[in-house]
Parts: sequence; C-alpha cells; structure tokens
Amino acid sequence: MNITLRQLEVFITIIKTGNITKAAEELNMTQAAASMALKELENQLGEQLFERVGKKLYLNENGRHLKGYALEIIEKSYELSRIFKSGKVVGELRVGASSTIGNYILPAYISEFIVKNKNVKIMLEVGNTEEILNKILSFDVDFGFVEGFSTHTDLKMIEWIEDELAVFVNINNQLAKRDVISVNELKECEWILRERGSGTREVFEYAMSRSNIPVNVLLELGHTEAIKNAVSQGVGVGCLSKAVLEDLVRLKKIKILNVPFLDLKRKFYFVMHKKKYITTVIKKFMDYLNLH
DNA sequence: CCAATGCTTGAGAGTTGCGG
DNA sequence: CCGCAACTCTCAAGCATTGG
Repeated sequence: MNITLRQLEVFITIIKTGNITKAAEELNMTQAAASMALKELENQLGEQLFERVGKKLYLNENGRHLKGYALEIIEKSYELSRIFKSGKVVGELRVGASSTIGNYILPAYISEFIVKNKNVKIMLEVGNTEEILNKILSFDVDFGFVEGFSTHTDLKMIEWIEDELAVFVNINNQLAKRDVISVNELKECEWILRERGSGTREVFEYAMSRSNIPVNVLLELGHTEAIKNAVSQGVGVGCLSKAVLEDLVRLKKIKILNVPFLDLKRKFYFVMHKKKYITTVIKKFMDYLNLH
C-alpha cells in the first residue's frame, strides 16, 4: 500500500490538535482508525513521526520533515477539488519578462488581471531577453514577454504592443539645448548602455549601425534604473524605452533628444514554447491581453 | 470469489490527576 | 504515598466495500 492523502490528513490534524482522539473527532472517524492511519503512515515511511512519551505524542525530527510536504500535498489536493467544484479559473502562472517589460509595463496588466481573477497567483521573473527565452525553452516559466524577436524553432512569438526607445541626456547637457541632433554629434557621445543580451541594447545597436554611427560605450549597467541614475547625474548619454523615462522627464532631470535618423521603434513580444500545454489559466491570461 | 483496504468495536494497558 | 477513576493509545477481530 502507498501513502494516502487520508493518512497525511490525519498526520497534520494530529499535529494541529495535539492528540489522536481530537484529530479523529475533527476528521469524523474513530480514534482507533486515526491511530491506525498514523501507524500505517509510519510503517510506510519506515520511521516514527512522533515520540511517544507516556500517553503524549511529540512531533520528532522525521515528523517535522514530513510536515512541510504533507501540508503542500494536502493544499494541492484541496485546490484541485476547488477547481473542479467551482468551475472558476484557479491556478498559478509563472511569467518571465525582460527588464523593461517586467519592471515598467507588465505589473499594471498583472495587477488588473489578478483583481479580476482572485484565485490566480502570478509569479513574475525578470531577466534580460536572453535569460527569459532560456527559461521559456526549459519550461521554467509558462510563457514570457521580451523586447527582441527570436527565430528559435521551438518558440512561438506573438506581437504584443509597440514601444519606442529614446536617447536621453542630463537636462544640463549641451545637447539638451538642441532642437535636432546631428549624426556627427551622436558619434561624439559616450554611451551608458544595458549589457549585451538585453533587448534594449540590441535595438539600439541595430539602429546605430543602420545609420553607420559607431558606438563608444562608456559604461555597461545591468539595470535600467542604474542607467537612469547615471545619466541624470550628468554621466554619458543613455538610450532606454520611453515608457521608462516618463518620471525623469516629468521631474525635468533629463531631456529626450530628437534623433530623427534613428529608427528606435520596436515591438514587445509574447513568447511561449511551442510544446507548452495551454491550461485554462494561461488561456485566460492570453485572452485578457488579446494574444492570438 | 478472493485479496486488499479501511473502518468500527471491544478489550487491554499505561498515564495522569485527585481525594484521602 | 496510595488507590482509583478518567483518559488515551494500541491491538485483535470482524465487517463492508472495491476491484481484479
């Protein structure tokens, strides 16, 4: 015989109530049956879970070890019953997102979604585009949102929303006074950029190379906020998503430069493994974001 | 039909707590 | 400190249900 859910339930209830009799009462079974259930569980595991001191039971090391597992298994089984009984969308989503999307765009969408679907939990993992694509490929996340396109044959990419990068400087920078920036002026700039592997960096470099502008990198930083801070302190020139810069523009700490020769438009993509099983919750989320 | 499983019942044994 | 009632756990036997 295997370990049963009932045995785990008895085990947890005994911990909760402190003795077998009360646990049995709570579970609507006789004390003897509860006692047997515990004994059978201990037999299955080949270890005692409680120390018997007199007529009292004390949870021992084995019991403490089992407790966490038992609670998790019981909770999952209850959840399963709830799903089938309620017909509601219940579940957990692991979502990956590249930095810009994960930190600035997605939280608002996720908040709205979980308010509408109270039984859904969402865990958001933020990394750079490359890291997120790898997590999707290894099924570590259910799906993700990234800034760059991938042609990987196992990935399904769906266009989500449009975004635009902006070149920006500290408000006191000479360039901030110019209406339009020239190619030559941009060639002189020292850049503070995201690391390679970041979608933002990729789009920026592609746009620069199309205009034949060499990129003189002063500093590479892994975080958007770090770049914003550095540039607003007067160090170098940055290029990040417009959506990310709104606060500093409003505070008049930075100025977005007019660089008409650079095509800084890009798209955000929804990405999923082609073999990923689409659960009800995933379907619901995709419908919510209008992804088809 | 039989074996496995899980339950109840009833008996028994150890522990606790209280009154004398 | 002793004796006893009450309490709590274990064990054995037996019953009902389920599934091969």
